[in-house]
Amino acid sequence: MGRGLSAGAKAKGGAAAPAKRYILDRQAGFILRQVVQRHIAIFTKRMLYELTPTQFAALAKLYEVGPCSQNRLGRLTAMDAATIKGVIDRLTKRGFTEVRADLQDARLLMVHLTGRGRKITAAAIREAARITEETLEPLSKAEQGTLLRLLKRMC
Amino acid sequence: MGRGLSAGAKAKGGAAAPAKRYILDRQAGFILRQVVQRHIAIFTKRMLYELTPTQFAALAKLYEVGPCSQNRLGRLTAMDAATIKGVIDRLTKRGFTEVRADLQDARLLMVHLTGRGRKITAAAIREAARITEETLEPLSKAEQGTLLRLLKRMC
DNA sequence: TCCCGTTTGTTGGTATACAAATGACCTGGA
DNA sequence: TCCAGGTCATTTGTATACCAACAAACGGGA
Repeated sequence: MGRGLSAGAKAKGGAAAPAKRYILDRQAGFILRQVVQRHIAIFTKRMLYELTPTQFAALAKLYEVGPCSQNRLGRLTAMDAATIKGVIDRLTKRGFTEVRADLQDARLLMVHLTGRGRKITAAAIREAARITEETLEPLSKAEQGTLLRLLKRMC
Repeated sequence: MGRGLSAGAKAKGGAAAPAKRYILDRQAGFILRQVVQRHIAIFTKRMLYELTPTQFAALAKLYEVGPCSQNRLGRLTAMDAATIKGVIDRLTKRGFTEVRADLQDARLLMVHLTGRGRKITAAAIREAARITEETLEPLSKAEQGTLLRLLKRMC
């Protein structure tokens, strides 16, 4: 049994379905995963205050929309309830966010930026813009536009 | 303090740098993360044998290149040593892979597909091709080509 | 032959990610 | 008013992902 014998290898019959060879490195999902890995590596290397991409997303969105319930913030940043909870717990422990109960709806946990949180987020956003640039650097400006437009349609 | 006051909001001074507003939902990294999320959701829903994307990547690559040391397999599938170890441990526990020592080099842990592993991988690969299709479905064939070409350059 | 830098695999720790189960709470309709 | 269905937050469990530290083994050069 030949090692690495893959689909389409036995061409003896001739009449059977050709069954194109499956090459992992050409699959959209696999390539996407690697592009994200590279982006995260760039992000981790350059971002201030040791913020992770998800932590930064939560801060940036809070900065953008103001105080917000924890679950809603999760929806706005594409994290499920369990994930956003961990993120906010860590940000709160570091003093960047604060949580308090909502008076109208006792279910809600409202998340706020602290003064320090607002300040570091403003700086982080400036750095994030440069990180986006470095991520897209291999492409021309026109290609960057094309890529973002196509990706947007795949969300 | 106005909630959600973001960069560029205070236009009173007039002379200061305009500082374009940072919108999370337009950032490459954030969009990429969501596209990957959608792909993984499609993958999880459709893939056979409850294989995760990473488990499938390891199997498909083994199928493609034949027996392989654990670390090298990790490199071929874009996982670091710690990650690939966990993946192979789980695949071995399920009887899809087998590991054995290399006689020439005592450091190497050679990973093999089992007979059952080879069989289920062949089926999984057929499904994976359809999963790639569904992932790219929002785009035309030409756009799919463009997207993959641009992404490839960003790895 | 011995030593030193490298590679390989393992472990521990932290941080996403998501499914599923749970309890508290809200709201619309009978 | 009361209740059924929904939302919100939490917890548990599993699976990536990566860093740092480590021991064993390899290989080339002194």
